Amino acid sequence: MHAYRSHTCADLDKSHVGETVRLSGWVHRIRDHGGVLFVDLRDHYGVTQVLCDSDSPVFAEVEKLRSEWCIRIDGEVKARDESLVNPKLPTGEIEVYIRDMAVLGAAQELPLLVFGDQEYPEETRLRYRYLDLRREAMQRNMALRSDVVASIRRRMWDTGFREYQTPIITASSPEGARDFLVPSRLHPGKFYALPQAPQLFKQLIMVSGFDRYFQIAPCFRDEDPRADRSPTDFYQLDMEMSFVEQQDVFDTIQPVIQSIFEEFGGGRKVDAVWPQISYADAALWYGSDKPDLRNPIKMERVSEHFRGSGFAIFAKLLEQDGTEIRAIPAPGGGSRKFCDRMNAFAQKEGLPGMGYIFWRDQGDGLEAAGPLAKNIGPERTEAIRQQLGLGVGDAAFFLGGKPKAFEAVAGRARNVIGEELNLTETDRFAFAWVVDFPIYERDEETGEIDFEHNPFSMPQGGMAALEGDPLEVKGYQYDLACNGYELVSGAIRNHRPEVMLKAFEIAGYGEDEVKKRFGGLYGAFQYGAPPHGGCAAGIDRIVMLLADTANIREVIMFPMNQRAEDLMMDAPSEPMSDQLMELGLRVLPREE
RNA sequence: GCGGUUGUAGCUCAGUUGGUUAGAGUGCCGGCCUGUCACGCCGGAGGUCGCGGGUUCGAGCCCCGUCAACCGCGCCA
Repeated sequence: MHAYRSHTCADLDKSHVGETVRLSGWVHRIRDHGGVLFVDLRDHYGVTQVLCDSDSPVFAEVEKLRSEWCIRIDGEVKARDESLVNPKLPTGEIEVYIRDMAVLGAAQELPLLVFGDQEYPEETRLRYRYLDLRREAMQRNMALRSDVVASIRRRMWDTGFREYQTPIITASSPEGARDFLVPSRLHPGKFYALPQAPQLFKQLIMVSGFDRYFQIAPCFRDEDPRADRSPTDFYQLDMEMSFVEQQDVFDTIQPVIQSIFEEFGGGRKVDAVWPQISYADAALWYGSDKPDLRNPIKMERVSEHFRGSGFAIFAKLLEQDGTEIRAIPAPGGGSRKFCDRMNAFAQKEGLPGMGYIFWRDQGDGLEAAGPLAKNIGPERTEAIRQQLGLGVGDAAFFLGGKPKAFEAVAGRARNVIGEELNLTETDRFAFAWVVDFPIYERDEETGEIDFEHNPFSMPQGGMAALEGDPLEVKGYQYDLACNGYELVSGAIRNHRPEVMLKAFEIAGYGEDEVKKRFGGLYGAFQYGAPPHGGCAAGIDRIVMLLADTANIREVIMFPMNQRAEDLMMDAPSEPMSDQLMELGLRVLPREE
């Protein structure tokens, strides 16, 4: 007999009745009836009811068991009486009568319970992650994660990609985030960086002629976390292809991602048509570069209806350059209560408020209500209604100013409206490629031009485009949004040294600077670089969506908390003084 | 760095207008129970009400400060 088990806790059924078996696992629950004890024994695979009564030689020991003790039992498989079968348990037709028992690991009183679906504060869960992970939902999420990664690998290999590993201790890869630095012992005063992405290496792999590369790659960024963003490190499906244009990348990655959602989506609808929306349109229609297309609301420009109107706030606003009025149509939102609630939402988000009109049936027909309607008069109100295609019971909200200043709030308002009015479909994965990202942006404070994203994207129009207004230059750069999350980000890369230099020059980096910071890649481009492009898909986000949770830490085995600390492992922690000595480092007291 | 929410028993929470001995469920300890599967019944232990200060005859509750956690903004794809 095996030292620990002959079967798992999910294996046994009627066909094993009469056999002597050995099981190992954790005490899930105990039901003590005095003369008879029932123990739900749990392992990774399932639960089996084991029992003993005073005839068992180990009855006294079994009586002492408590939740989450790890034990091994020997016993006899018995069929349950018809009336005692537990249909909720796959092993519910049998039970195991305990003849011998060994405690493999006893447990103290628990800081959180493994059984049941009681919610616990994240601090408790992360501090005792090993207990939290025993819980059914976490076992399921982690298994899902592994299965998703396995399936992605299989699909990438089947598509002609090969997986190659790239360095972890390396030089800075400027994705735009803050680097994690690693001090060098052999070179005192110098530092390695952990890669924000394998960006530079995958491009070099293309220059080296490998044609199709992928990797399930860890990425490291020293930035503050969010619910959907892990601090410190996260995983990406990183891929790159040679001799391709943007559409080729889309055509390659869509089948992989779509199939993953079909395979693991549990029957939820997976859109097969992925519209391509320009960055500018996404901002206008959805107020976001990661729109949730399950929500049918599309915002529109309505400036003309307010120009010179009786609504002085908007009319005056429109006299300034670069201002617009935009409407968020809200079908079914036509009540003062709802409109007031949304107005309060806008105020909470830091806007002065959100004007609204709603339409109701007033006996002899349609009536537009709300302060805005009175100010601009019936004709303009009606024109707005027709433009937005609204009717009785509907509402529209209005925001004005410079788009950059209110777009993000408008986007959030669109989300809330969609959810509150039940317009946003659930049980669906809706994808959209957001394309034509601007290469450059102007820093509002310094007024200087800088890269909007990473500096490696090919500008549309090549060198000629870079001769014009930098802020007008679009890149072959794209994101994939799914249900309001950014799932994939990528680009066709700028592989031409002269275009690269020009691109950097516009952002204020001279040739020396480029050679110094990206010398490896720039040098490689001098030796026959192929046109190439690719993308990276967030593994944690994909699993998060599939697991139907809004918190990325639910799908990460050992995540950091909101302050990038690991309370269980006590990280970060102070180094030993001789470690610092060896590295030639000294910690300065923090200035307050 | 900024804003919001939260902080009461091992855990999850309640706690009225500021009022006398701070409660419940669960877990834990003890007792009873041979068919439960969220077993049931009886009893018990367990509290720096996050921390510090203030107002008050009296503070879990009000005020000020502070710490921590989460969510968001900035930041970051």
